[in-house]
Amino acid sequence: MSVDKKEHIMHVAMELFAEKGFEGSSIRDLAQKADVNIAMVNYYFGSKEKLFEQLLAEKAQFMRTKIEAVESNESLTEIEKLDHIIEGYVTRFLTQPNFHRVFLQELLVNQRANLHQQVLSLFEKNTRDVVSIIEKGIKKKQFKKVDPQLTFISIVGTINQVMMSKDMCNTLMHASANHNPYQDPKFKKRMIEHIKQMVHAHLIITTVS
Amino acid sequence: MSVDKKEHIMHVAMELFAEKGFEGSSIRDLAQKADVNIAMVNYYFGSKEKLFEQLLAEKAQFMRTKIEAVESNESLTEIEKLDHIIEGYVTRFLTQPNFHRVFLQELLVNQRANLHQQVLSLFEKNTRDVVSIIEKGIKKKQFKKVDPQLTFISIVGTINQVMMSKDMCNTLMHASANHNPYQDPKFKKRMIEHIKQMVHAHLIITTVS
DNA sequence: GTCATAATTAAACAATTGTTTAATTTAAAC
DNA sequence: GTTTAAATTAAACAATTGTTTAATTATGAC
Repeated sequence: MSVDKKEHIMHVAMELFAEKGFEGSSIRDLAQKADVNIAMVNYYFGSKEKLFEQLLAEKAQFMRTKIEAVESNESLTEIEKLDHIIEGYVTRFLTQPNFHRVFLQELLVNQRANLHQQVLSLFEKNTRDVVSIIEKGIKKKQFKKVDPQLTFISIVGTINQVMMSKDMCNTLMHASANHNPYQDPKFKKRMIEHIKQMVHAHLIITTVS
Repeated sequence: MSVDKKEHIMHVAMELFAEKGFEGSSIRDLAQKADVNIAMVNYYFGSKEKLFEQLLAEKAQFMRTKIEAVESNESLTEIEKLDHIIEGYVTRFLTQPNFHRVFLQELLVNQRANLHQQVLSLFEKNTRDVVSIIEKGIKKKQFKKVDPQLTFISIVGTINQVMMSKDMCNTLMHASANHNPYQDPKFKKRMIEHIKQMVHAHLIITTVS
């Protein structure tokens, strides 16, 4: 029963932090929304900040696994790898929108130095992996001589931009305000197709016959 | 002297908010950093939130002017318009990094409903303008049948991604930690060239001879 | 120089913050 | 049923928050 309650608090906290930010959310808000006593957060997690750290740490590793699996798969071509990564990214981001909003907040705000650094290093790992794939493609003369780092920035930047605001996505989709774009398979498909199409055009050398 | 002091407070506030966020910055922090009395903020601006509103409102309109000028210039082709907009965006963002970080925070955090809406509507205006240019290009059969909305998202998403963290940019540039990438003309050039190249490849129809 | 207004200050204010305490309830073990 | 530890609670805690006040200083007009 206790582990359930702990995870319930973490779940509600993620929702609250994603909407109001860490500093913008009080423990009393959280306790009320989760329907638990104010003291339970400190009882289970020690402090508000430790709850936050645990929240990020638990979900962060989750994002790394996929990209590593794709990277090490030798049977794929470079562009196939990128396609897999794009699909994996969009899928993960859309299934964990709250986590990613919190992640972006921590990237954007330099308040808790250690967490900010953690977020940065996770981002850098992903950058290195994707960049090395693109560089390999360039070396094999399959890709144009693009800017590998900024190409990665464009891929995640596109996704992050839509993660920033649900309302923004709905305007984009011409959907009503109460619609949840992150759970809409059409939106997901649209995202993947756009990014793939753009990255392909950006990277692949068009052989003139 | 008073208008100087007022602007001095606003300038320091922008720096502080950009780094620590609005909720993460206290008036006492601000007063100390700006070397003014704690009461001066409320004396000049009425409240912490009104200071924030004024801060955003003053800079927000500034971003709109350029894009409107480009839009209305009939002598430019669609791709030339986009190139101008890309250059204008990158230039503005890099010269006002603190404002844009604050802007992104407000887009990301839904705490002050009115400001969040303001930021959204400004974003939507820019979206519409750029989208209409892309659609015109498609109609003229100069552009591929891309996703106009997501193409805009990719342009601003790329820029916003690098605005998120100075440290991230320095890793990207292989620069030292104390380097300021936003004032580095090489970084600006690199950004503009990458986005232009990507958008061109994404949009322009390659005529096979 | 006098006066009136603006600017500035230190102190106090009330509210909210994260956290802790001490008491009580619940649960499981024996 | 008793006991022991875990879970839960309401209340209090100290610190910090944004804001206001009341007094003082500076400034400019006449």
